[in-house]
Amino acid sequence: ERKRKMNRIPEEEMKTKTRNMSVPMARVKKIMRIDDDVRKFMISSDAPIFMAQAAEFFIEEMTAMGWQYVSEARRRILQKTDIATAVQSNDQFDFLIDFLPPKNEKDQSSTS
Amino acid sequence: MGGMPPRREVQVLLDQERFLPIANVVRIMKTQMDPNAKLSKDAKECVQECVSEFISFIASEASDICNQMRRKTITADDLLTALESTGFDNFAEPMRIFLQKYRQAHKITGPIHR
Amino acid sequence: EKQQVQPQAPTRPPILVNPKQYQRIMKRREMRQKLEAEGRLPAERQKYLHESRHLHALNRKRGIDGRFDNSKHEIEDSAITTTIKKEKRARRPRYVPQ
DNA sequence: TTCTGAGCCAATCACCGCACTCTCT
DNA sequence: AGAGAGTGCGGTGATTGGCTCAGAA
Repeated sequence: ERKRKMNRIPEEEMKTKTRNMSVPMARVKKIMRIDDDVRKFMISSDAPIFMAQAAEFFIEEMTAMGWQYVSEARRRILQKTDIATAVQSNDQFDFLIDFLPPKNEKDQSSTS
Repeated sequence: MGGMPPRREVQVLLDQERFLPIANVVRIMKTQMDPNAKLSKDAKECVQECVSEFISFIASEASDICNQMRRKTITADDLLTALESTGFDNFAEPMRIFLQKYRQAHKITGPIHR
Repeated sequence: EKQQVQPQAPTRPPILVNPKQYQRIMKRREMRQKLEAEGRLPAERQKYLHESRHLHALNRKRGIDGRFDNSKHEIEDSAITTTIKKEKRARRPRYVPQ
């Protein structure tokens, strides 16, 4: 799905991708450099472009997953709880564990 | 008068340094929603914070990869590898295509100014 | 298979996370704690980002409905004209659910 | 039903992209 | 040589709040 979306991008548009990015690369690079481990390295010029695109996908993914709960409940407003539910439903988002309220849905079964 | 003004708290990170612009985040979010639907402030800010952590998370992983390879510069390939090794396999595939197209467009022809 | 992560609040039980992310999660946590110790992480969000833009918003001309004004600039005429303008702007038809 | 809180508008100015120099390998 | 950090200069879109009613509760 996303793969198709990428293949549709014409080459002409790719040359000007830098200015057409939906999130500013300069900001992406700044955020990367907050981490001291990252700051120890140089950052190649294609890294911010890559990261900006990945961040856009990430936002799309989170939102789309959250939206399904809004849709199911026939609500009109996407809320933080919908994002939190989406995050809990997919272990790709486990790294956000400290950024969302522990959504207490029923019981958390524990297995070792 | 004396000494230098005792260091201001100019060292604390401002929101505009650690987050992407909220308007950009919202614009992307709305592409995945019904056009007439609304977005709570909480949800906007939550996603804004999460995407910043995503960037730091992947970049941190990439820096480790780079360190192991004894290289000094974090490249897009390192970020791609970082995506794969942290379980974002579904991102990795389209991002590889993106990278390939980007590089090809920049190699074959010179800069196209406007 | 899944790795146990101690939550930041020590009173909650451990959480099982994606093992591919476990090490990175812990390292990022360490990084953030370091930033916090240096006092570089703000506790709360700012009310607004820039003072100048805040003031600009407050000083801008607004319609009766609170929106930023749509009309072109109006001359400050004290003698002849009372405020003829500033009528309630026609609202765009809102989405009406079924 | 009650009443919180999100969309709506567009002018300023902080910041983004780009060109350039300098350093390093 | 080539590749990235640092700097400065335009050009520009993100930032921004009061009022109203959509819609969460």
